[in-house]
Parts: sequence; C-alpha cells; structure tokens
Amino acid sequence: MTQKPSQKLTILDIAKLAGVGKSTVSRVLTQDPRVKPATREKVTQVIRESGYVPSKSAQSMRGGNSRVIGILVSRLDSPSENKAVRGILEVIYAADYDAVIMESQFCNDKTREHIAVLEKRNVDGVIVFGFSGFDCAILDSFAQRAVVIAVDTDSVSSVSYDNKGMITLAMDQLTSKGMKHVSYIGVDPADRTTGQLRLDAYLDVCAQQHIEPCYRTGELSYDSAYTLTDAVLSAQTQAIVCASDTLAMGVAKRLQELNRTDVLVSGVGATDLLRFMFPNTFSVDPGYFDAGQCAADLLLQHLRQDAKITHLVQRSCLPV
Amino acid sequence: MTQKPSQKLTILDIAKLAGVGKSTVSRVLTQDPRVKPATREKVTQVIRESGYVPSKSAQSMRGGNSRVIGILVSRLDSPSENKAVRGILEVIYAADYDAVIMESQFCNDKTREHIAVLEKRNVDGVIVFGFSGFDCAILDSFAQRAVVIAVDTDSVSSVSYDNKGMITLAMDQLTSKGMKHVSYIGVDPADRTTGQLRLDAYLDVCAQQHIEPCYRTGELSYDSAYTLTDAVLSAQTQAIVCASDTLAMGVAKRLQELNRTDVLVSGVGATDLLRFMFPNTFSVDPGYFDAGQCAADLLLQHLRQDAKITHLVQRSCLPV
DNA sequence: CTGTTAGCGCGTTCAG
DNA sequence: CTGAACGCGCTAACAG
Repeated sequence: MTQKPSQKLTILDIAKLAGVGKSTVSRVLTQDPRVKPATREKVTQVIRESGYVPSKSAQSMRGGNSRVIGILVSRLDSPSENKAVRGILEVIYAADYDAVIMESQFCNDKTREHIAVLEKRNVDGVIVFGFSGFDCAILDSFAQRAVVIAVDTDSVSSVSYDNKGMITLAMDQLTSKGMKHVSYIGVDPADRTTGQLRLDAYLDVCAQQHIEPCYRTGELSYDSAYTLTDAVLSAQTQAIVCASDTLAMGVAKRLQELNRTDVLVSGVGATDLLRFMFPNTFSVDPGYFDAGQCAADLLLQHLRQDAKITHLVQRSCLPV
Repeated sequence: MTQKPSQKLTILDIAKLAGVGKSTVSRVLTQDPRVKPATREKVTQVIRESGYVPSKSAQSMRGGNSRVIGILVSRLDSPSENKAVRGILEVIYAADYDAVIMESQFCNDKTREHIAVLEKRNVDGVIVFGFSGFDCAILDSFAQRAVVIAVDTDSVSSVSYDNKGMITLAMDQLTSKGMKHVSYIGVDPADRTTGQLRLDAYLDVCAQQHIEPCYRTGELSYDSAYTLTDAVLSAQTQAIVCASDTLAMGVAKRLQELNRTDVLVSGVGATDLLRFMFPNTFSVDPGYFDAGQCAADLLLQHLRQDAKITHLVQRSCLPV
C-alpha cells in the first residue's frame, strides 16, 4: 500500500522498477493508447505501489499548461462572491484543475499585479469578479482564457447577473399584492451594475405600474441604508425595495425602531440572516452559485476549444 | 514601455538582447550579488523593456520549491477564517509567495484529498484551519512545513485562539460592573475548542466570582441560540455571554422580542453587524487577522530554517 | 565578475 | 508497441 518513500521518485525510477523505458511510463501517464495492455497494467501497478507522483512543475513546464486556474475576487469576505467561488471550485475540481484565489480589493492596480503573477505562473485561465470601475483591458493577456463575472464587457466572455430582472422580480412580488407605495434604497449610480441598472429597473417598473417613484441612493453599508430610510418613508409606504441585503438589513432595522411592522422590505442576495432577523422581509437570489458554475464551465470550454466570446446572464429567482 | 511580444521570451533571449550570458541574467533574477552594478542595470533594463517574465514552472522545477503555499479553510464563507486568510495573504504576498486556497468543509476526507493535491503541486507549505474532529496525522507529509490554526496539537506548529481568555475577558467586563447573574449560551462540548474550552472558562469564572452558573449548549446557529435563550433567562438575568457572535445574534433577537433591553449580550468575533443591529451588545475580538499573520510568519520561518515546532496563542481583545 | 556546461523531470519525436 | 535521444527554461557548479 502506497509506501512513503524518503526519496522523491522520478519517472525513470518507475521505468526501471517496471522494467520498461521511461517513455512507456510517460505514455501510461498521458493515457496514450499505444501501450500493450499488459505493459500498461504492470506500470500502473508499480506506480501505485511506489506512491510515485509525477512532478507537476515538470509537466507544466513541458506542456505549457499547469492545470491551474486563477480566481480574482474583489473581497474574500463578500458573501455573494463566496457563493460563486463555491460554484467555480466545484466545477474545476471535477475537471481536475486547481485554483489560486486572489483579492483585488476593488482596485485596478492590485488586479493588474495579480494578473501579472498569474501570468508568470502560467495558469491556464482566469475568472475575475468585476467591480465598479473595473478596467477590462487588464485581461488582454488572457484574451481567450478569461471569464469575468458581474460586469459589462465585450472583449472577454462574461457571466453577469440580471440586475434589471432581480429588481423587477421583487417589484412584481409587491405590485401583485396590489401595493402602490413602494420606495427604493440603492447605491450610487456611479456603480453601473449595482447602482445604475438596479435603480433604472425600479424606475421602469414604477413607470409601468403608475407608481410614484420614491428613492435614495448612498453607500453599500448598513448605516447608509439605515440613515436613508426616513427619507423614503411616509405614512402610506407599503414596502421598500433594496438593491442588496446589506441595505435591506439597515432599512429593516430602522423600520423596527419606528415600529413600522406594516412595511415589507426586500433585498438581493438570499442571505439567511436577513430572513432570520426580520420575518417581514424577502430576498431575491441572483443565483451566485450557479453563476460561478457557469463561469467555470464557460472557461473550461474556452480552454478546450477556441470557443468564441460568450455573454451569459444569470437568472434570478425567489428562494423557496 | 513593456511591449507585448507575441512569442514567449526565454532567459536566453534576454541574454542575447543584453549581450551577456544566460547565467548573468539568472543571477540578476535571483538577486545574486556577484554582478557588476552596470551589468545588472543593463539586464534589468532589457528585462523591463522586453516584458520578459521568467517561467515559474521552470524555476520551480529547478529549485524544487514553487513559492506557493496552500491554505485549507474549513469554509470559504466563514467570516472568522476570512479575516485570518486576509492576514495570511498579506504576509505571504509580501514574501513573494502565492496561495492556493481550498475548502475542507469540516471533513477529514476532503482534507486528505486536498493535501494530496497540494503535495503533487509540491507547494512549499500549508496552513490549515482546524475543525472539530480534525485528524492531524493528515499533515504528516508536511511535517515541518505546516501550521494549523485553531486546534490543539503537538505534532505540528500551531496558532490557536485563547478560548479561555476570550470568555474570561467577556465575563470580567460584566463582573466588573457588579453583575452577578450572567448566563451562557455555547455549543456542544464535543467540539473541544469552541464548545468545551469556552464553557469551561465560563464555569471557572462563575466559581471564582461566586456566580450561579446557568447555561445551555447547542448548535452553532442563530436558531439554536434563539431557541435556547429562554432556558437561561430569568427575571434577574443581567447578561448572557455567548460562545460566538452567531449565537449572540440569535440571543439578542430573542431578547428584543421579549423586550428585555436590560440584558446585555456578548459574543465572540467582533462582527460589525452585531453591534449595528443591537447596541446593547459587545463582542470579543479573538484576533483573527493577527492570528493569520502569525501563522504565515511562523510558516515562512519554518521554510527558511528548520525551525522547531512552536505553539502560539493569539490574545483576544475588546474592540475599541 | 562573467560565460560555459551540466543537468532538473518530463513529453515527444524517431528509429527500431 | 517500445526505448533512446533531445529539449523545455532555468539554476548551480565550474572555469575563465
């Protein structure tokens, strides 16, 4: 049973041990069909018994590919990106790839730096989570071997969230109950996706449903939402739609203080904490996990053949 | 300005371009002092201008070390481990190492699997976050090149949290205000660190301060704590100490429902959300970030010299 | 101080 | 079907 050898075994050792040439061992390793079954069996046997492990570095140097993919998240502690990363890992592990994860911290310079490192490591591909102001040109060197998540771009394949859809979904949920006084709390429209697009979606629905828009935007923090709540709240307010669960949490807290248990709050993110803390809330699930899986699948496809640039949009849904 | 060459440049190209031998280029790359400053300058210049990037795979193959360290977290979305990982990354990036992060999901088998992969990749070292029931023997192959976090062990260097200290700290904070009716909500003592040790600390303080112990243990979830709250609550209860912020959140919520604004709640984790949601709470900071830094420092030390097995305990503190 | 030489472990020809 | 020989890009030991 796989003994622990003190010395690192090389392909040559295995060859001797099995009484064959090293290239035969190599062929077994690379699934090359041109090996006599008996010989293959013999070699496989020896490899297993000796606990031989081919050197990834050597393989990678020879073949030019390392079976590693780089993942660039904006923040390690972003719950949404965490979920997506889970999806990514599941897919790439299954495909026998490894991942190196790095943190861009919403900063193009950091991103550039990390991309450079990943290039040195000659990773086979990268998956990058976009952020406000993200400069896609950074990925030029990974042209056909990159997928970005949550950002608008043409130059590289992408998986984006349905920003319009998720807000529309929340709004529909409310208007279908006959609500006409629905306010909105979001983030600065300077952030195109979380800010602009979601606000636009709110305004669109308002126009269609003849709802008087009432909204404020600020930072992506509990405090910001907490503070802004009063500004969008009137006696008739029936619900407040928020661009994210973080905001929803701040709003819900303020409402609780004001004893406005009549006001329904919605967020985006499907955080379990929100529902636990405040029963009178619901949250749209942007499908982070699935998006991660999609992105990984897409990348693997790119790596296999020269797939063309593709843009996927992840559908949102309401958690059960 | 760093042109993008279509062909991958090798060290030989640089040598020719700079009019020197390849080993001189290599010496510049490896910071070898035995190079005339003028020559070094010249080579550096060429490297910059050509945009040459040494192949990590080749370097790693030649040197036997990959300048990669593996990080095995229990869960990617654990806020505490996230903080620690941040600390780790900061340190290892500064030392020009990369990280591959994997998820053990509290499972020894998964851990074993990942460790095997990391071994194949011949990473230089690993940092592993322990979990309840973690089998340290898995790390045998990384003997002197591993550091574990948050787990009791002798066989390998470790950084652990001061489980006793953090609860004592919370208790002191309360008893110093003269409180005598302090309850405790924790997790199953089957979990040695978060369960057993923290509960013991509570009981110790109780004994010393002549406090009548009143506690319950359950799962590490909001719901569990929420449900257990009533069982440790009486009319005289002045405070409830919790083994973690997650629990504290559940307890605080229940107290809010009961209108027991008089009861102070404490948690462990220094989560900003807890304080935001419930003003009448405080949280002990186990020093996750620092622990991560320590662990990384410790590992780097091991990698440099053959440092001996060391066990550090991270001190807790109260956030300002 | 610097150029030359010899491998590192592996995949891939190219002859048997 | 198999083994011998070559080279990937780099570092280290050895000469100048």
